[in-house]
Amino acid sequence: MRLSDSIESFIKTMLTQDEPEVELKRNELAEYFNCAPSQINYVLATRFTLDNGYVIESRRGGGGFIRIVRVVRTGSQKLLYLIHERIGDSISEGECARIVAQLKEERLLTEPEAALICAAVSGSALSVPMPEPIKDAIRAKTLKAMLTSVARQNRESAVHALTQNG
Amino acid sequence: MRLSDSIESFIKTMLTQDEPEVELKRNELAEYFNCAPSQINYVLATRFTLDNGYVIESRRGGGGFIRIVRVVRTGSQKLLYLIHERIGDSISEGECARIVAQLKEERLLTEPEAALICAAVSGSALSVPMPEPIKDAIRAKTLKAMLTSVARQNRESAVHALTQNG
DNA sequence: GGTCAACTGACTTTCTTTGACCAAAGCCAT
DNA sequence: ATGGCTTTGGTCAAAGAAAGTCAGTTGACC
Repeated sequence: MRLSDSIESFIKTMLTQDEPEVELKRNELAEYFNCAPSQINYVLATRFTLDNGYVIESRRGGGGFIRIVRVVRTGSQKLLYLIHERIGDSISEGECARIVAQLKEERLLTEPEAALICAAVSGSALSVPMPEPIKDAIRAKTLKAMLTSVARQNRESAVHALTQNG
Repeated sequence: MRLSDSIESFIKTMLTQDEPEVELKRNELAEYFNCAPSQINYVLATRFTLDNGYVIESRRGGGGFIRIVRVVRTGSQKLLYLIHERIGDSISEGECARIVAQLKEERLLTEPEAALICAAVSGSALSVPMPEPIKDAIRAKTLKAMLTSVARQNRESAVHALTQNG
């Protein structure tokens, strides 16, 4: 088991049941896990990102702390955030994959949808002689267009549910 | 007996009875068989392909691994193969739309899937300064990659049904 | 002897871990 | 208040630990 994974699950254990927020001391945690303090930052930066649904606040100096807050966003908020802020004009295949995996985890994408998106931005879909930066630009646009389609579908099905029920 | 065959059967032994999934360390396995690590990749690439009913996942870096998952292959996807031929190396947005509509009609694509595919090959996804013929080439590859993904999904959901039923 | 599958090694890419140095916040003594 | 310690946390680059890629060599079979 990787150190990072241990630290990640330790923190997530603290965050579980109806406790959406936890505060910790970087140095204490590092000592507990017998590692460099900056290791904690690494775990936060790779496992507790905004994309993953967490916000980090911290303070230095005496009585300093790191606070990890789990944030809940509705599906459409999340999609809009991704489309308009997170995904810029250019994105790599790996980064795409990470975003899609995360959305699948959060059940905002079904398995087939996720696979479809990955296929559309995969290397094989773009295996045309063309500089990499342009491929990344196409990836960004394709990903945004597809997520927009999903967002629209969600909206329509919500409307549909409403008309059904009332 | 060739090395590749030994490695292949070693892995298949681990995968046999009701264990559809195995995780291994590339370097360890290479050491065990006294061969170059890349030999493992060769075996995976030639014997554990998707067409042979396996999916490979992996992760690099400290604590890295290779995971081999057995999936069962079911009925052929002849139709999608034919579609591949019809698509060729280049296709317009309109032609894409017609094919997608037809597949939806034949219930090979769900409504959300169809919308997603149309979004991916739409003008807005490819609104990058680039000659039209190249866009059409990208469309063709993207469409094929996505349809292949759907075909694979169908196969995997059949597997899922099998495991559900015992 | 030619051809194709098997094999290898050098190089690349990705992920993790650490350590040296930096920056902010509180705590004093003046 | 304020200038200097002390106590935190932040950043970044480099080293380390896997796995991936690919071009070239070897070998087995026709």
